[in-house]
Amino acid sequence: MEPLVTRLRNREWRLTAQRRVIAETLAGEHVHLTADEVYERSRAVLPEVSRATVYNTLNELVGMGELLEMTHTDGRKRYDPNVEERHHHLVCVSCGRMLDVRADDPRLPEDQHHGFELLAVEVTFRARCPECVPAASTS
Amino acid sequence: MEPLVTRLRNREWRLTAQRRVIAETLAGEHVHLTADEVYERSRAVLPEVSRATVYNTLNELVGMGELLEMTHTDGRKRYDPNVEERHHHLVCVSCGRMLDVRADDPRLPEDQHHGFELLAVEVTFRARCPECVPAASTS
DNA sequence: GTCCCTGCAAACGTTTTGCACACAG
DNA sequence: CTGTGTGCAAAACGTTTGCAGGGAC
Repeated sequence: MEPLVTRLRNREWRLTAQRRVIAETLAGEHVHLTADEVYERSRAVLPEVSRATVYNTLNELVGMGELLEMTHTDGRKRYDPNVEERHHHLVCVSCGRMLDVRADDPRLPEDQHHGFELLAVEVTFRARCPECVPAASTS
Repeated sequence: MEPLVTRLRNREWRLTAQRRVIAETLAGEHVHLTADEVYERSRAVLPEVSRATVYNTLNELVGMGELLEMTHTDGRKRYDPNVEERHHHLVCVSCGRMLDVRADDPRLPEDQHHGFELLAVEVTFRARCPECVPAASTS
């Protein structure tokens, strides 16, 4: 697949310095960044980037399908370039600890597609971590 | 399984009128309520319930594993009693439209459990809905 | 030159918190 | 009676928006 920046240019996307920096931040090897982390990293490269632009750009990229928005248990949105190796999540419902895990992607049966064009699948396993299990033994 | 209120009493949970109403609201047949919806419904039954208490109670129930917190794409948290029929979600990355779908749950391989006690699995299929597909044909 | 993107700061909606009072145990 | 849960209102948090100026095409 072509690099992200190239794909964006081909979509007739106005390529500004800020947008390029944001896109390049996401194209890195990071796994799932919050909007604010993207903001900090982008600003480290190009100081004249505003928080608003980061949010706007992230939303556009998600709408284009070039980026996955994965809203995690912790309430804040996290973003993931959709080209990376797939991974899923295991989170403790009690303390919020989160681990990356590997598991097979579930398949969506053909009769459940509803005409949608599938892009990706996100899986979150809810669980109680070893430290939190003892506390729950009141049954 | 015993009713939710009974399970809570057995956990030495201080059972107040407000908490009972909140728990009963959730025990209903609803699928995924926001905190505010829980607040409205609880207040319809017992007017002297405050928003803060709803939030506190929901957080406690999630920590206990009696309730699943599922943060959807729309940013706000939604809550789901973990006893209901499982269903998954199909979300349009462009317009946010969300449908419930049925699909097999993915299995988490034994060597990926990390000592966690599994409670549930949440699956979100990211896609582009029929109305949003045409707009994206700029490649 | 035009239109879209940008930065700033203020607005927004949701969730959390501090405090004094009230009630379950 | 004691300790914990409650209501209220204000704060915190992440995100969005309105507006005037600036830069990509």
